[in-house]
Amino acid sequence: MESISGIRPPLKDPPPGKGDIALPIGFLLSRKYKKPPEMLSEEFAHSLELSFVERAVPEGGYVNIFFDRDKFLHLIWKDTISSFFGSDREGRTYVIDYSSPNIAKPMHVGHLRSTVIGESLKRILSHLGNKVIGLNYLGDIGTQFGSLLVAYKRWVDKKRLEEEPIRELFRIYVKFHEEVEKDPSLEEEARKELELLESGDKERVELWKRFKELSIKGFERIYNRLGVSFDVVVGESDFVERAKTLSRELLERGIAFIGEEGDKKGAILANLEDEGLDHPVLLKSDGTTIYLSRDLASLLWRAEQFNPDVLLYVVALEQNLHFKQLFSLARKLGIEKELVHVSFGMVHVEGMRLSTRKGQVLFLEDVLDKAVSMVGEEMKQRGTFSPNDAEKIGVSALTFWMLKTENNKDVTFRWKDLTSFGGESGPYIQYSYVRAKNILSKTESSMNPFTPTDEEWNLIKLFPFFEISIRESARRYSPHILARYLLQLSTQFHHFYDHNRVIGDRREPLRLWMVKSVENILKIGQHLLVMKPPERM
RNA sequence: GGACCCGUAGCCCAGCCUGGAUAGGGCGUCGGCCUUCUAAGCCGAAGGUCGGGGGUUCAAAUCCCCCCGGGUCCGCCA
Repeated sequence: MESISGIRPPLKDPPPGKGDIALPIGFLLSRKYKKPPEMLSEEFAHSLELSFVERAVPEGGYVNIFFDRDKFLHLIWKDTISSFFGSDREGRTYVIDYSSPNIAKPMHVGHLRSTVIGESLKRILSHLGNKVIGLNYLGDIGTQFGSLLVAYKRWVDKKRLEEEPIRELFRIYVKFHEEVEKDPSLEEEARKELELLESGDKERVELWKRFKELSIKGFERIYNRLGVSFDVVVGESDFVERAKTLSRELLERGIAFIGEEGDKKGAILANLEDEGLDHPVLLKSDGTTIYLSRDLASLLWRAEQFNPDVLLYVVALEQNLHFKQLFSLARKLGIEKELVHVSFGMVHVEGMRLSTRKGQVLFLEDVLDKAVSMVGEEMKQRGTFSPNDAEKIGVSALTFWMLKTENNKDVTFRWKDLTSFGGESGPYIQYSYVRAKNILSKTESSMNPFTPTDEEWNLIKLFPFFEISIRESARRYSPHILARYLLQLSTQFHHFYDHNRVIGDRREPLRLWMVKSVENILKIGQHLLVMKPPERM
């Protein structure tokens, strides 16, 4: 279309009976050539010659395209049942920073969003033929360790720490904040502990390392259940030294300055006023680093280490300003990579005011367990129960729920939504997948093309949009586009399934190919959305 | 004071980037469909001033400006 008209028209759904694809191309061309849209769409329709287009009918500013169903079928016949369907060879290198939890704090439903969006983007970009490095950047530095050291000495239950490390660390963390209310001197004690830790006190460093190990162990448990894995795991603490030298370098190059009067006296501040980004602190007046300088050091390291074309940060929208400042500094240092903050909105929990300090969190593990057990109940009633499939369906229900909404929108977690497995849900997609699989398991017949009927065609013509939605998800760094496509395909398949017989029908050879295509698309699609295809349900 | 995000049916959301034909789904409500490949499904009905007002355009949910509502950030925390 582009080569004929010189522009790239959007693909629209025409009204029923008016073809397969509608192009508002007359309107678009009329802007350029200042002629009436009707005339231009007529010209375009006549000049359009593509093997799989049967006819192109101009109508007003539109051109309605009718496909030649046989040729179209021939064109896609092999692709849609290939495990490479929707893939490409883009060949760029990406580093994606995602999940990135804080050590010694539990993962709750909020952290899940970064984890799932990041993992999904990693899979999508890989499928498109890119080299993708998934990076988990642990928050292993900060004031919480002072409080934690105090809390550890006073209240830790060592047995529970072994069994449930994250929960126990969290329990004493919350305990600290309760006790501090009664005894403010604990705050001072925590500050001293932190100082000792940072000055390299052996006992405290050992404990810190242990907290870190235990936390990672706890996180791994969840990552394993979700099927999430990282290529690189680093901590903020790895970039402290470089952050210091970097801050001084910025100072020498005139990008930063030393605070003189006022409350920031003696600190090294970046000068970003030319971009309206204020002058954030790089190095505190006591010479210690801060997240911005560490993030900058880490960014430079990523650029050197992996030489990527694009650096992605899947981090909450609230940190928008931070990333503007970070990217601006990177540019001033001559980094010319594409830098993208893939932001996402907050996750609220119905009926809960989330506060880590007060212990008000919804543990990810509890959410997963509950979803899995709800699924199990349903399966038992149907007589299809297996622990494996219940786990897959429950976990996928959660990941799909996270991905079906556009990144930037806030979402509210409701048990009701997650445990009603109908409608726009993971199980809805998986159910159509299982139905397709089930048909395929019952026959050995071969696949052969027939000219599709309208009913068949309505499903078939959705197949190529799989590729398009994967590309769109990648372009916009938002998996929801693919999620919506899978819902649409599932709906159409359920409809087809309920109205047409496959096995034993005289059109079985074509229909088997359709079912196989649906099964294949849904299998790849589930993988790209961090879902796990079940066997039965 | 400055900046960012969101506002589409009772509730949740897609469509906005890239303007085009009567604005699409899901939940919930009401009514139908299991002697045939799994009813976590399917079919139908009711439900909309696209937050408001200007502007640009042959054409605005979509682009621009102003306003209103909700959320967030602007710390020697991350």
